[in-house]
Amino acid sequence: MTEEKAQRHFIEEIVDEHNRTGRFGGKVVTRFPPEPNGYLHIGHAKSICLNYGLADEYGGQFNLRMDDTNPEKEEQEYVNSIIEDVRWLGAKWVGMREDHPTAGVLWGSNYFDQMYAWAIELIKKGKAYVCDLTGEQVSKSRGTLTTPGTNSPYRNRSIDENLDLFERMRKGEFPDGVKTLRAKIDMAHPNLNLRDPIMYRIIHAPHHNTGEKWCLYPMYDWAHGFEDSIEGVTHSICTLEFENHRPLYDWFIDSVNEGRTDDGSGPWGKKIHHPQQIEFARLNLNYTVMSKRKLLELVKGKYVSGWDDPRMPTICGLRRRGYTPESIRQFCKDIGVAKFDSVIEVVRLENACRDHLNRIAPRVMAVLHPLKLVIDNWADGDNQTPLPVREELGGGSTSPDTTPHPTLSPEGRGVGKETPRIEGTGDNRVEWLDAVNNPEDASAGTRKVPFGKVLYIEQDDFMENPPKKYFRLTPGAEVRLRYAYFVKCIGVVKDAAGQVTEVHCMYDPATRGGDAPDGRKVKGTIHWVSAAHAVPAEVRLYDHLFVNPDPDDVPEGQDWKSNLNPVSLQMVHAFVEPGLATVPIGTRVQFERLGYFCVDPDSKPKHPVFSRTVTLKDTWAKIEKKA
RNA sequence: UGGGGUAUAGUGUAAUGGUAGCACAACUGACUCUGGAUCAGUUCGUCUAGGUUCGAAUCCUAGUACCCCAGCCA
Repeated sequence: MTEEKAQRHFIEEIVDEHNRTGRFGGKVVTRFPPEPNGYLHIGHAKSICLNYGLADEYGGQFNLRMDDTNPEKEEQEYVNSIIEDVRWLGAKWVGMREDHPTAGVLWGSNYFDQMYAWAIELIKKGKAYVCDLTGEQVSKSRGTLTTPGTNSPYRNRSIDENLDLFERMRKGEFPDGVKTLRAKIDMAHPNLNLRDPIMYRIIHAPHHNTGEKWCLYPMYDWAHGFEDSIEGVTHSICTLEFENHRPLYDWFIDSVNEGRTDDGSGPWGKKIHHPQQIEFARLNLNYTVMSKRKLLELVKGKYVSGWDDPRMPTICGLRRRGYTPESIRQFCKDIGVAKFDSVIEVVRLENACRDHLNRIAPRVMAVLHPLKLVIDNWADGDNQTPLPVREELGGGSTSPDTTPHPTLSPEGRGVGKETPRIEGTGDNRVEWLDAVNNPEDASAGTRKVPFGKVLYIEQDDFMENPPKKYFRLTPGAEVRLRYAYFVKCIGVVKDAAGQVTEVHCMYDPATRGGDAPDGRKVKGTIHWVSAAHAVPAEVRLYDHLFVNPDPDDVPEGQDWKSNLNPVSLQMVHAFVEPGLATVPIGTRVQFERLGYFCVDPDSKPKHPVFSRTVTLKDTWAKIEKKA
């Protein structure tokens, strides 16, 4: 057997190479280092899946580390949401525990003491100095992309003076902004990041983790490599915009290591671990925005209901929308990892979701835009209907409100096809028919759904003057009511405006269950809900947040928000089958022929609220569009 | 105009001097008690121009396009 060689992305190849050469002794340690200043989004999911996936694949370790070096921007609320989201996605970090949310979570701020000691070492080595330039002066002296910068007048302070000043900075003797510690590299370097970058700035602000201990906070470039080094991270994976920072990442670690030795002999001690930074292209999706700034603007400006608005590309938004972690992981796997700055089509995400939900979501019937359907000859069925031969299983209450939904409560599963339960006679007769819970999963069993004289069907499923290829209900035509009977339309009732308000049908009692004994076929099958048993539900239909695949593509002088989709949320009052009256928040179902829906946290008992996760593929809509 | 990156079908992503493959989308058809799912098939591509070579997406030369960098943000 020749086995297909699994496609490996460029980072896996780098890791393979390191393992071949023994660069890290065969170890693989990765990390996800969010700054707790915002909610995680689908782009972060790509990074989490990449980092955790690599650790998992190579039998290595994965760390979750808060990169909390700026107390002015970071908040506990964000810390909590990040931890929850990473957990929900299914990544497992070292020391993770079910009963303790923060167990094992690492904090960049826990390494402040060590970083401070290394800063002093750099000062002693003549590689760092305290600078008194103001922010504006620093900016000016940095030069431009094409012209070199100029040296700070404080660049050549003595080591002793620097040591003294830095110590006093730490002690809080200076107000914010008046002094910084800078690396002494090269003010004429073509890479602006190496023009004496700032290592520490003074911020008198309490830190969510270290409290009042520090008024001196490290900059990203100074801190990040050491956070990785201390944790033994082997592959420090980040996005493309940090490529320009890699020389600095390496410079700081090399500078600490200068004069150090492998065995720790000598004045500076033992060399510290030097991870490899690798950059990949961040995820971009069309029809949405991904930058923290814009997401925050959407929330603050009330364009959405919050970070977890189901239209948001945030993890919590997707969760509320009904996405499964499995589908998000599959999506991240599907799109690959590369250095090309690409834009993925959202349909890829939606597809991954449909794919998973198709396999696991119980089917139920719901009518979003109700049209009354009346079966004129319903009472005829009294004579043909054999009396129930046995009592229903369980036998208890027949009230639809208290009948548990078989698909959602395991004890009701696997009932199988039996004689339908029949209640009442004449026009009031109700038959409880068998419906399959999931054709993709036989173990999901069946459930009973009430059927009677008056039903609701979807407005779209009836047309008085149908176009070609329309094979739903039309005058004179026969269709199947799913799992129930064949019905033929014999007339309509209209209101003053000429709108059809009722469809009248004759049914064929012999087709109970949905099959005709004479073998005749119908072209269409439509879904329905018994009017007498229908549970009113609020259903929120979501669409893309933006009308333009590229939200930033706007006419001169216009803001990206002008591309916001005015109908990204449509609320409808729907009717759902009785088993859905009380169903736990977060439950995912398929409304047959419509799409996948998720029970929203706004639901109240007997007043469910559903969010549409994603529609089913709709080839009829496509045909209509072409016409 | 400095530096750092990246270019393969509509969108992504492989091929590491030897038949340009895969997924999604699109389009046909089959099947179907969801116009869903499933199955079968079709269309479509190496940024440009030269060069090396029996042979180039891959190597060389010269261009072009796009992304990132001038925070005491990360």
